[in-house]
Formats: sequence, C-alpha cells, structure tokens
Amino acid sequence: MNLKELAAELHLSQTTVSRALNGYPEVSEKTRQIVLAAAQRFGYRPSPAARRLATGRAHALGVVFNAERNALMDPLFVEYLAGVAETSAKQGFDILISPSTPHDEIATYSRLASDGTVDVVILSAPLCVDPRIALLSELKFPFVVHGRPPIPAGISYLDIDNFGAFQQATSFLIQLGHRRVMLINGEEQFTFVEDRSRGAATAFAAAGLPATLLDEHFMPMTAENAYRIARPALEADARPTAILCGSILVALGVLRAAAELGLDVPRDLSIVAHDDEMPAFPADQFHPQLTTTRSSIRAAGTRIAEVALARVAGQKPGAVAEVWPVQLIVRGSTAAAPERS
Amino acid sequence: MNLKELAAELHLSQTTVSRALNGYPEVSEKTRQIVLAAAQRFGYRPSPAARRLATGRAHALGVVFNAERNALMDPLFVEYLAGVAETSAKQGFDILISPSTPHDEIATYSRLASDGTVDVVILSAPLCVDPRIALLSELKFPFVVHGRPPIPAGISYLDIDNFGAFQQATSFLIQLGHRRVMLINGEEQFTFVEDRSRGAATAFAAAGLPATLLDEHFMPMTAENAYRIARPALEADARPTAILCGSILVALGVLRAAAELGLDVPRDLSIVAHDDEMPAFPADQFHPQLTTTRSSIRAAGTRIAEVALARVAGQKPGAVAEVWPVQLIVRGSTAAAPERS
DNA sequence: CACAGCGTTCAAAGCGCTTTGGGGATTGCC
DNA sequence: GGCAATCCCCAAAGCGCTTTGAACGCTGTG
Repeated sequence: MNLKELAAELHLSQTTVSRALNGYPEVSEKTRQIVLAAAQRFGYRPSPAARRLATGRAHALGVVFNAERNALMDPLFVEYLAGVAETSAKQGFDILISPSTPHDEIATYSRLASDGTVDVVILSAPLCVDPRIALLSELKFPFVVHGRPPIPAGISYLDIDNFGAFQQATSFLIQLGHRRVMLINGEEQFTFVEDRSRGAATAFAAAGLPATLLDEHFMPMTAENAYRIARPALEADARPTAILCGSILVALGVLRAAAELGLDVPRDLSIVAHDDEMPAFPADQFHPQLTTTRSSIRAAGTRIAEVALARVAGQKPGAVAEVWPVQLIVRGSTAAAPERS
Repeated sequence: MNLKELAAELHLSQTTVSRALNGYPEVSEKTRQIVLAAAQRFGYRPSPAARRLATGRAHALGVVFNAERNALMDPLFVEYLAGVAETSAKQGFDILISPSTPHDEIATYSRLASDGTVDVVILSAPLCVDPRIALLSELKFPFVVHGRPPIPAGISYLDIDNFGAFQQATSFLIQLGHRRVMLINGEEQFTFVEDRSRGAATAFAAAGLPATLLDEHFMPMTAENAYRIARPALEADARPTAILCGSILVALGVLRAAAELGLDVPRDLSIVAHDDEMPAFPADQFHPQLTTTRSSIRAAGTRIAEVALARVAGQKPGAVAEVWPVQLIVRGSTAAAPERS
C-alpha cells in the first residue's frame, strides 16, 4: 500500500495524508488521528527510496569499515557498533557500512558524501594527519569524529581521556616503585596513540624521572605483536618490571610471553592495560585479573551516534566536544616493583 | 551533475545516456564510448535513491544486528562482516546494518522485507526453530543463511561442519585416554550447537563409551560463563580430564579456572576449542597454544555474501548448500589423560 | 519507387514521496 | 451583510532515474 492508495481510501489528498503522517501543523488534529489510525490499520509504511529522493535525506548514517584495519585491532568494533545501533534504532536511522580497503578509503568517503546514501558519517580513530577529515570538511559534508581530531576546531567529536588514562596508569606504576616501564602502544599515526604517549611521558617527567626509562613501542595492537616485542624485552638483563598495554589484546600477548619465561604476574612483572570493555573479553576474566584503565566503547558508540544525529538535525559542527574521564581499576596484575637484584 | 544535464551536454536523450551507461544493447558502441567518456569526465554518478525508486532494487544487502546477542558472543561478527564487506564491495553493494533487540527482531526483518532498502538479507546463527526463516520464506523475500537452517530444503546456505569438527575433536580426546570429558557448548536453541552436541555424542558412541561420561553444558559462549561452570567442575572429585570449548572465548575462561586451581594444561587438563579465526585472538597466542578445530569465519563471510548476491541476481533459493570441512589443529593444550589416581 | 526491416534514438510516463502555491470553508470583525 | 483572516485541504510540480512505445534514418529488396 502506498500513499496514493491510502489517500484514496481516506478520501483525502496525498498532501494531507503526508502532512498528517509527518506531523506538519497544517492539518487538523482530528484528521491527523484519522490518518494515523488508517495508516496503522493498513500497515502503511512510506517507501524510504521515494522519501529519500523527494527530500534528499537518507535517514541513514554511514560508517566506513576498513576491513583490514578493523580486523586487526577491533573486536571493539562490534561493541562500538552495538552502541551506535542502539541510538540509531531509536531514531529509525539505518546504518550503512561501507567497506573499503586502506587504498580506496578516501574514494569511499567521497562517494558517500556525494551519493546521498547517508546523511552523516561517523569517523573513527582519527589520524594525526587525516585526509578523511580534510576531505569531508572541504566537501562540507556532515560528519562527527569518535576520537580526538588532530585539529578539533569546528568539529563535533567525542573522545576518552587517553592522556589522563595513561598518565594516571604510569604514575601508579611509578608509585609502586617501577622504574623500567615498557609501553606497548598502537600505531603512531593515530591521535589516541599520541595522547597516550604524552600521558605516560608526562607522568615520568612529573616524577622527575628520565624519559629514557620509558621504553615505548608503536605497532598494531595485536596479541602477537605484543608477544613479539615483550618476549625478548623480558629476557633481557635490564628487563622492564612493568608493561603498559594499549589494549586487552596486547595484554594477552604479554601474559603469554611472561608465562613462557616463568615470570609471575604481578610478582615479577606488573601489567596495566587499557580496557575498552569488550564484553567478550572482560579484564577480570584473565588470570591474574588485569589492572586497567577503563572506558566503555559501547557508551561511546551510543553517544557519538546521538551527536551524529544531532548534526543531521542541524546542530553546528563543533557544538559537541566531549572528553570522557577514564578510570583506573586496580586488580591483580600490578604489584610493587621487585627488589633490585 | 545529473542524468538530464549529462544528456543535454551530449545532445542526447536521457534514455540513450541511461542505456549506454547501463550496458543495454540498444545503443551503438560508438555513442556508448562517447557517453562513458563524458560520464567519466564530468564525474557523473547516478543517484542511488533515484535508481532505487525507479528500479525497486536497492543495491544493498541487509544484515540484522542483534546488539545484545552479538555483543555477547561475537567479536567474530567483525571478522565475519569484513568478509561480507569484501565481496559486496567488489559488486558495489552496500551493507545495511539494521539494529534490533531480541524483542523486535522479527519486526525488523519484516520491515526490511517490505521496505525495499535491501535486496537480500543474510541471516546468521539459525535457530532450531527459527521464526525469522519462517517469516522471510512466507514473504518470499530473498535471503541466505550462514549456518545450517533447521529445514534446509529450498534455502541457500553455507555452514561449517560442526558435527564433524566436534566428532573429530572428541574422538581425538578419547584416543588420548580421556574418559571424563566436559563440553561447554553454546545455547541450545542454535542449530550449530545441536550439531556440535551430536558430534561429540557420536564420538562417544563410536568408542563404545557411555554417554554419561560426556558432561555437556549449554550457555552463551562467554569467558565468564565458561569460568563459572568449569571452576566448580574442576574442583570436584571426578573432575573432567578434558574440556571441549565452543569458542576461544570459552577456552579463555577455562584456562583461568585451571590456572586458579593450579591445574597444568595440558598435563592435568586437556583443552580443545573451536576456533573461528579471530585475528585478534589467535589460538596460538595463548599459553599453552590451543588445540583447535579451525575454520575461517571471514572466508565464510565472503562466500555467503557471494551467495547472497547470486540470489539477488536470480539464482534459485536452495541452489547453494555448502558444508565446509573443519580441520583439527593439534597444539599444546592437549595431552594424554593423567593416570587414574 | 515503395515498402519492410533494422539499428538507433527519443519523448514521456512512471516509481512514491514531499512541498509549493493556491483555493474553498469557516470564522471574526466592523 | 461584506470583508479579510484563519483553517484545512488540494492539485500539481518536482526529486533523478528507468523503461515503454513510438519514431527516426538508413539499407536492402521486390
């Protein structure tokens, strides 16, 4: 059943029916009720394609899915998506996943922007130099950023306090007496990686300790990469007594390296990991339970979707700039630094 | 730039230009080349919305995303999605993620089917009694299934050999001398869970062993659930000497329980897990490295998307019914059963 | 030379919705 | 009673594409 038929059924014009359905004030409350009831009764649903063509609005938000990148580091992505889905469902928005490779990512964005298949895109994991942001800004296509944009001015975004999280975690380790600390960070190109790096460095500086004690490594945050870097480091003479991990996955690799070397966590080695709260991999299900800096990726997903929808509704870019605090949860993977041997 | 403008630019009718672009035979090769060149030059892209309205085809495939269910058990989902994305990108298809709660899932499907926002939906993790399949079948809406449909007749699907995988894994454990085996399975409602259950039972029967030696449990496959069930079982007198895990996540929980109880894997306890190849959690990054039944969820994703697109292209439902073999990979988490004490 | 046949191209009619620019009723006011 | 103002409602024009049915120009045949 389409509008025309419904209108005929009601002996009203399409215009009136359309307006009644869309809540325009030009139609009396009485007829609106009648129309609504009839629509309900006949199970009428406006055609999204037609509406889209007529209005130019897609009622969909776009997420570019870089398969290669995400597959590597993002079981998080599901949880994030679940968050996005939650709010977009409430507003009747669809989520369009546009696959892309690192190679054609920019082309994908520019297609999305010109196609009209989505009204807004959510951009994740911004880079320190981000061509995607540059492109969308120039095209004046609505977008919001999950993470800290390199140049935040005029951009609505939502981030967690990566700087604070790692500063806090590092200070905590320093207080426990750790001096040789390893930081297994993500890839240097991401702003969140830079923030974490600065956070850790700041903690060292604040404690009056030389920056050289912080052994930092940048890499895609997988268990295997972490294992590869942690294992030789832990075998060395001046091995680190504590390792800061960029994610739970990284911690997994470190745990393996430690186990293989017979190092007890936390007696011989302390571990702090950043935890985005993947329900599938709760930090407290590890052995030992992990001390973490915790933030909810899912909550971030629901919120950033809200911001995206507000943007569609006309809110100015830059109107939202939230940085969520991150909590340090001390569990069993951290202890006082071992005595100097 | 739209069709009309492009046509005007070329001094041709919209009809001709449209046909040239879409490869219809009614236009001469010469003009087709001219049109193609011009389209390229002006960067013309047909409006998806308009095309959709005119043709009724959406050029999109739908995946219903049940946030609650997926969040629990599916870091897999990303990897699967990556696979789907891979092939759909090649064909220029978009992926529409429709969020839903368990509550309104059926409504979501029926909306998708009547909306015209997608041309086909991919249904995952079919249930033993699956209202979604019933609905789509009745509506005659194109769909394909990832997993074994309860009644496979007339349905295109792709599944891995869950039965064979667990039969093989169980036989392997039995050969190692294990008699008290625990199976931590998923929720009973899924067909794959039933298949795995049957696989394990069959192995016991084939070995002439009583079914009572197989201690099977059904639950959402999370690390925490696994821990909760494994821990007391491992503390009991007649504790299992081997545990079959429905996923890597489940194995994680079991490993924790074992570690806390001071049980050595594989000396005191053997573990076999099913591994869908999440790159984030490679089975060989655990300590000990896990013996697994392995299949690639990502490859399944790319293939099921192909099947879905073939379905859109007119292939009959039921034309594809693939069951992929699953390989048993023996690593360090399995060993001969400990001596009877 | 007329006509059929073929290969190309075109004008126009949708697809189902929104929205502009009016226009009947009905009401309030003088 | 006449006029404008106020409500409601409508006809029709798009949105940008596909597709039907017709027409055009050209060739080959009787």
